[in-house]
Amino acid sequence: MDDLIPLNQDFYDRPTLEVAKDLLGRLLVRRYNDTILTGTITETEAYIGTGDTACHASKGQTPRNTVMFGPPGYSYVYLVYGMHNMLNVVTEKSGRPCAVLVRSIIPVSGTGVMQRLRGYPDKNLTNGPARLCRALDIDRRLNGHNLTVQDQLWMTWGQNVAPKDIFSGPRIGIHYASAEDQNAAWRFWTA
DNA sequence: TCGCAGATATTCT
DNA sequence: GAATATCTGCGAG
Repeated sequence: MDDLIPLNQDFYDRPTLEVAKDLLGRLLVRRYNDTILTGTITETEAYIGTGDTACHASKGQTPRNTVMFGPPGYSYVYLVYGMHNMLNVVTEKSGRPCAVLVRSIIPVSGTGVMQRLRGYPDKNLTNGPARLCRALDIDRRLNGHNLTVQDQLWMTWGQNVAPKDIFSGPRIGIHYASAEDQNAAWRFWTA
């Protein structure tokens, strides 16, 4: 585990769109009991501040989204549709409620444990924001977790992705947002 | 392929 | 008290 050095706070303390793109290819690391589960991040979405009507913080600070208003490098985990956990990482300085949603990863190690947690063989194991949370046993207990230390959950360097391999498009599942925000190409993925 | 039910924390009125 | 949600799995066609 010595080579799984966490990305430091400076990584997250940058413009959200920049962090969203830079997270592609990074390794998501989860300590599950004595097992280390890892996966390469392949898809992210940026949620940027109170001016973004798709962002939970657009209506101001609430108990749920408080962690987004805090310092960068922390996790924002919440429940939607009564059953699905979502994993986000907080970006930018305190007072700026920005985050990057991790939508999809490719399993690297601990695949067997992920399959057991998912309850399915290996089809669509971690290619969806709620699916990867279930495969990695991520729920609201990890809300506000410090991602810059080797504790329960963190990110490490992984590999760089060439700019030509990064694609972008509109975000998913935000029909409640303004038309302008729905069209913003703030989702990023790599093949 | 497509449409919808599902289960509940959180927010709004 | 009512409405809504950064989705997924399943069953019908």
